[in-house]
Amino acid sequence: MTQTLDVRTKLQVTCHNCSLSELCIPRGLNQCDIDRISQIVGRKKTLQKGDYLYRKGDRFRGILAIKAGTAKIVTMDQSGNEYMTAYLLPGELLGFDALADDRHTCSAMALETLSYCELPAEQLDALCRDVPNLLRELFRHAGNTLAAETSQIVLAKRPAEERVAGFLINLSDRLARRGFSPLDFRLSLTRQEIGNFLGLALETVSRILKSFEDGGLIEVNYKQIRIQNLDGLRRLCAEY
Amino acid sequence: MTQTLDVRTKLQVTCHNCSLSELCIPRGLNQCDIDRISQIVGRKKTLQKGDYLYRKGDRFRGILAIKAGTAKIVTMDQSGNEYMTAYLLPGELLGFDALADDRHTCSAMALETLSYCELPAEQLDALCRDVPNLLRELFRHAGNTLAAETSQIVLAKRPAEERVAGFLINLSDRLARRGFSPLDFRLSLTRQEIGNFLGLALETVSRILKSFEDGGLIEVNYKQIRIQNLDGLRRLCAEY
DNA sequence: CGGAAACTTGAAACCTTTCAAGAGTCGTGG
DNA sequence: CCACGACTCTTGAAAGGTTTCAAGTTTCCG
Repeated sequence: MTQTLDVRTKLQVTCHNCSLSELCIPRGLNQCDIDRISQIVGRKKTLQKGDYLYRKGDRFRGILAIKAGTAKIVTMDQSGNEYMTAYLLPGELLGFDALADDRHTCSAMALETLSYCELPAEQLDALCRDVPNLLRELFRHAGNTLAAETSQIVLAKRPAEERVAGFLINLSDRLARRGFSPLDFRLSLTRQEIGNFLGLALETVSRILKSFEDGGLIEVNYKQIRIQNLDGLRRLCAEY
Repeated sequence: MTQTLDVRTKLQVTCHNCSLSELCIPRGLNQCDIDRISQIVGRKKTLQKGDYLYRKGDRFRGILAIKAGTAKIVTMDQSGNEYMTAYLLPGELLGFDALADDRHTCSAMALETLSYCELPAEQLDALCRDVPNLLRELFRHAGNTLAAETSQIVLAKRPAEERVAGFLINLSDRLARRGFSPLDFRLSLTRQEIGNFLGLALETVSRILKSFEDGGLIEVNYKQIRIQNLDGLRRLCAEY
């Protein structure tokens, strides 16, 4: 039985019994390793919708793991235009945008009530020495972040319909991997934000969702999406 | 005196006297560290235009550093469409697309005669133990790769003219940082490849370069570009 | 319950692509 | 060294996809 994506779901406090442990940092680490990490990660913190996990220009504080809720990664250009570069689900890690020069190049904002844990920067070095496999895990996660952006670059070069289809498929896949229903979920993004993420006008997003609904591919009720024909969506999208 | 980007320039063999050492892996490492890396990196290898440094699906062999020549990073979708995700200059590192699961998710192709060095995967662990700062350098470079893709995502959401302007500015900046002339260079990409990289038709690239020339911003002679008004270009581009 | 925000829908405008043709360049071989 | 052919680049015109503008509807939150 899968749970519906819902921030009110109570999640556990330590890495041991965290439902995200398979996806979060401690993948492929043994019990003893997880003990050490669990001590350092500490209690989760909670934010409200619109709060920042970090802001562009902030010093790197550590790698963060979302336990519940969703977040968006955004950056701005000189003219003040906002660009969303990622949409993050529970179990996903963020903070890698500060890897290059110890300062965040993007901001991370909670899209709803959100809780997260933190692997503090100042303890990363020591922790990596004590837990050799952790290093590999961190590189693996940095690699995942990179792969997600590569995929974003590819999708951005496809026509509008494919971008929206790809967005839904990507979301469905990631929800499934994290134990949420892959066919029935509630978007925490507005049409405006989806459009910004995909490089489309919000009206285009609305129209394409409608056309998918007319085609029997999905059922749309404002932010609630139910996928009725996942294969049909996949066939629309060259990338998946 | 800066040198013109030219693959025939003879470059040195070891990290010690490599003109790229400031940009390549050994930044912020001491002489002794560089000694160790230099031994392992070994002699550079040479490829011809069209040769692959690695292919999508290949096992991760190591981090590569371009000593001379340029390369493109490409990936393909199911329909066989090619997407270029990066354009790399001498002194730049590649291979991070295999970080997530030890297999390359993209291919890297030489755009002209190219030479490179290799930091072999199987020695990375040991080397990182011996040279603690190397790890930080590798993370820093992974972060740079990520930042470059983020910038690509942002640029892809701007109108065609800004994308081309941004492409030229980005190239100019990177050439300058590497000791090449930032105002006079030869593209190793065709209009088709630039278009693919920027998500534009090749004709659009051609037309926009022409319009920049008409506006006195640049001088175009096929692949040879001379920037006459860098500030003017920058003003066209919200991102820079 | 009221007002602001979010979403939908239609029509016109606009930017970019596609199609097409011609000119220039580069590398190879005679 | 020149000629040929393949490839690349340029340029124009029409077609097409997406955005913008505008108005109306629904939802959400205080």
